[in-house]
Amino acid sequence: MPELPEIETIRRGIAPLVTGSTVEQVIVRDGRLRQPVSPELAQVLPGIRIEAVERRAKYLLLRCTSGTLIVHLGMSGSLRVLSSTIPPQAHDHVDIALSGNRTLRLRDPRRFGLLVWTAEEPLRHPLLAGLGPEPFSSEFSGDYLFARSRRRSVAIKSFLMDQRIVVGVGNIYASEALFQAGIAPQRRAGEVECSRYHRLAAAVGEVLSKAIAAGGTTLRDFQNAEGKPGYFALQLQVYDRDGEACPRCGEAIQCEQIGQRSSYFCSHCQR
DNA sequence: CTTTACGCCTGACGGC
DNA sequence: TGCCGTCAGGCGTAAA
Repeated sequence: MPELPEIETIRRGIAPLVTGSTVEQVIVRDGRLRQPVSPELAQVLPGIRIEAVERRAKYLLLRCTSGTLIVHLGMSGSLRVLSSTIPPQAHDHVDIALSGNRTLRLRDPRRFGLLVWTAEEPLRHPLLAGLGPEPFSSEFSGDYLFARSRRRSVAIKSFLMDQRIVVGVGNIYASEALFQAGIAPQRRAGEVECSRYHRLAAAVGEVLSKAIAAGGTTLRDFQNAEGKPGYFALQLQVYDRDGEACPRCGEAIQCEQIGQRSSYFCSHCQR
């Protein structure tokens, strides 16, 4: 489900509620996620204090006194902070009970997410070590994209969604950024000129910023830390708008599979 | 090395 | 009313 704006929305929602809290108990109802949840979590976490909630790519990092809890929400995961008395529902796989009668609850129907404890520096963890730059970092730019894309024959949309190139851009925001930049998603990455990569880098930043400001995109089931939806779906220009009029030129928006993912674009405005 | 296809898993939806 | 195929905000792996 979640791309960078949704993860950042969750981070901002839970950070003030859990920072400084102490873990009292961990309940793993179903540890069968993308990687099995280690049973040692229930032994290690109680008594530990959550110092900060950070985000790297689409991962949340709960930095604690003696290590870090790495959380990924896959396609369908959500994290909420609830009163400890609220009973769990279907797919509420893990509860982290905190001081102050609050519970951090992980729900993930499809179980593509993961929850990993590491005592080492999480940014060097194998899950995170190979990730590309953050889209809001100074390392990310049109020049950077241009350089990385030379001799690459992949579709530019797949290139943009490659987390080793730049992190945080998933299927929704890739379509949106390419529309805003006026680039056809099936164009080979290595054949796109430098000036167009400058437009693309700017579009990525703008689309992600606006989506964060709107609290993320809720198409089906995204919910923030309070269980509420995000409102960026109202501002989506092309995603999930197959057959609707392009907001720029009025021609019908098209949908094609690119790299096994549905890709929305205007073939008149995007070249 | 790069590129592509598929599987992981559950639920919702549309067609018959 | 089922039942069956398809699809869904991600990612790791295998094969070519």
